[in-house]
Amino acid sequence: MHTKEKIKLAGIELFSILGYEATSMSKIAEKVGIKKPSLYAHYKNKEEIFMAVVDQMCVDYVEFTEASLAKSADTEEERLFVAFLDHVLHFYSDETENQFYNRILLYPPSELEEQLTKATNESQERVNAVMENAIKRAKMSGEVDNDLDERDVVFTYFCLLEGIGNTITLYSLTDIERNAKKVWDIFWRGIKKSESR
Amino acid sequence: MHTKEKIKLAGIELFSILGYEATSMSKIAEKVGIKKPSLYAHYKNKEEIFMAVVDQMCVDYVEFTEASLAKSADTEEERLFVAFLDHVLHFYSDETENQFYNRILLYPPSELEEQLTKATNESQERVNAVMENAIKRAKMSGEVDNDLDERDVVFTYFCLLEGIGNTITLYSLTDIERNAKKVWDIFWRGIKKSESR
DNA sequence: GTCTATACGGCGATAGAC
DNA sequence: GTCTATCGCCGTATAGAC
Repeated sequence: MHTKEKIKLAGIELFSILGYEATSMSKIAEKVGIKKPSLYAHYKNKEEIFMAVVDQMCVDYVEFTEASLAKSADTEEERLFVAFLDHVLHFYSDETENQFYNRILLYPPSELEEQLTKATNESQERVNAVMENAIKRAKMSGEVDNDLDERDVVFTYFCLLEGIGNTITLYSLTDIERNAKKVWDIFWRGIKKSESR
Repeated sequence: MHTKEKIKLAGIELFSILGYEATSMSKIAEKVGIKKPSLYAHYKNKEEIFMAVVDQMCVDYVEFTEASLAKSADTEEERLFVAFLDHVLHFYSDETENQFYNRILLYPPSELEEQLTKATNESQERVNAVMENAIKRAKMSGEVDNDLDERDVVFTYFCLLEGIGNTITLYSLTDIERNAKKVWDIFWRGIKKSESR
């Protein structure tokens, strides 16, 4: 692998765990296995490494969401639940990657805030659109209540997802799966078309 | 007000917005209106200021949750919703204070992690207990489904709350209130005792 | 491209006068 | 308790040899 790529990967890991300020050029260099000044042969400065990581994460995030929803399923509920659980388990298995995305969105280094929102807005909107379409399909199939606005459903969906995401460091894998299932049950009961109509 | 108290207040604001690493002793001193070395007459070092802020925030958090649930209400749903909305609006009005709590829990400075979890665990557990009791009462009054475990309900409740909390910087006050109401409607529908039984 | 050496600034923290 | 002066360290970043 090219050094430039290695630097990006080291950046993903370190920025995710330590945050922007606590990640130093020395630590990145050490992880790559080169000396600090060599980094500057590939990236202009620390910000440029960081933004390269951000762009990569945005692409991955959209692709992951689309792939989760594209899996075959018998019902729309099953499709949505599989995507939900996929997402939660992805938090767990690929912890650093997802910590990064949440962390930079919530607490961006103040001097990069503007640049960051520009980079992440687009992917956020694409993910929202993908999810809203999935809910629309579930409404058409008669599984989800037609009276609900899909934007509200998607908003609630992501609140739950992020809320669970905030807890992954506190639980074991089996507990997380259990929690996700319990949360989903309440959520689904809250949006499904009631049988008595 | 005593200087020691002023330093703590400056710390709340700066640590919340900038995080631990990006908040420097110089910035704290500047906000207080004294020179950097004077800080050391009141606190041993930066960590001690930070932990003083943490302890204060923990106390406030428990008190706030208890006070929200203690408000008079005609039904348990109303009581729970008022507490939910209170919490969300508190995120908005007292943004820095709540950013602090979420931020340090999610992304603690690694060298203080152990100390921090010890300090926050107690208040977390107390808040959980308070909420679980509230759900138990709502089950006894026949408003919430008895088949649900109150721990799962509370877990879902906090996922939603934190999820909304993550969005407060993105919306206006009216949008936030609207979102909170929409999220609550789905949640309540997911946990309420169904009428057809 | 990678290295050694180094510049310069800001950090947390201390010494000691007032 | 607050100040000025200063320490040692580590941060980002650059110069220039190989």
